[in-house]
Amino acid sequence: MNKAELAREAWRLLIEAMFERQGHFMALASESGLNPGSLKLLITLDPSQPVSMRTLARSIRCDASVMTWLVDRLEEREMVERRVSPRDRRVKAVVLTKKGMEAQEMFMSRLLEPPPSFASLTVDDLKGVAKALGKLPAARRPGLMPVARARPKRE
Amino acid sequence: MNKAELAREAWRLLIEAMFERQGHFMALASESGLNPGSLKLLITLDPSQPVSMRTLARSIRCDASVMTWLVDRLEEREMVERRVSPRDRRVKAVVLTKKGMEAQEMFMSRLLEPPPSFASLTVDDLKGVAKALGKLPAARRPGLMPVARARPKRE
DNA sequence: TATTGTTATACTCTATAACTATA
DNA sequence: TATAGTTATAGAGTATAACAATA
Repeated sequence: MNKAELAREAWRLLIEAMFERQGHFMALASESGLNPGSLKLLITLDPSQPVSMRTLARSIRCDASVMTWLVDRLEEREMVERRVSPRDRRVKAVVLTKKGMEAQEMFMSRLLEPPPSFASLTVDDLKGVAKALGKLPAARRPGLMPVARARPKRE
Repeated sequence: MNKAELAREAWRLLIEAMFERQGHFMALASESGLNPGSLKLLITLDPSQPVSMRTLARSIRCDASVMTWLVDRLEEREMVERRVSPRDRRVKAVVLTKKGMEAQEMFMSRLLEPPPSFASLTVDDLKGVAKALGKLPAARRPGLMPVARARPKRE
């Protein structure tokens, strides 16, 4: 196998592993009672600072009207609050409530639970995976998912 | 790091790598013009034999009425055909057309394209990943995705 | 005049139940 | 009577366009 074939095979195995966990993810989403979009939004929110609706809509790549709807869903559950920005009264920033932070932490933790089949891997196997994938730029992020940081100039 | 922590870290990196490819998957789906369900169905179909709607509905875990709808979408695009089973005239089996097989092959091939960032990994890195993940039960499947093979007794 | 967010509206997807045709 | 698939219908989610408030 040349390198390209090896890369393809490694990637295929990554996909298969994730595919197998599909049920776990779906169960997580369903027991949360949140729709997939709101769950993604919850995970995306920055616990350390408010983020404007517009920035969030760009992060999640949805229309502004959909963001209104998603935030409504989280607000109903008291996981977030809308705050009018004092600098620009058109802007509304979304902040996680205490309840929202707890929910975010809980979901991330469960999301990151490795599948049971990982128990069959040796420490060396796991080190091999971690060493390789740790080199990818995606791994360099300090946090978890790509949290929507507010852009420098606004909010 | 103990083994459990290592497993969690390896899994986290897997998720991050997949997450990064999200855009590629979404672009693929969107340029196909198929909805996610029909795309999944297309991938799930067995190119070598017809599979009953019921079996497919179980594979994809959707209601029979949804399967009717998904198959309608693929049929509109002439990617599949419905054939009444000669043994049991209640049963309709779905077969890929030539066009459908080509589409399936094309999507699988693009789906399995490793991300550009994999170029930064060494052959040893890739071997490490493939060796480890190759041990998982999900990897044992000969084909690609969990293709819905018709169950022994029927069809 | 441009931008942020909301509302009105319509369309797509998904789920349940009632129906048909076969067995 | 039970099963395979469809149709009817309603609901959730998503997108577009028109709108109000603010810049």
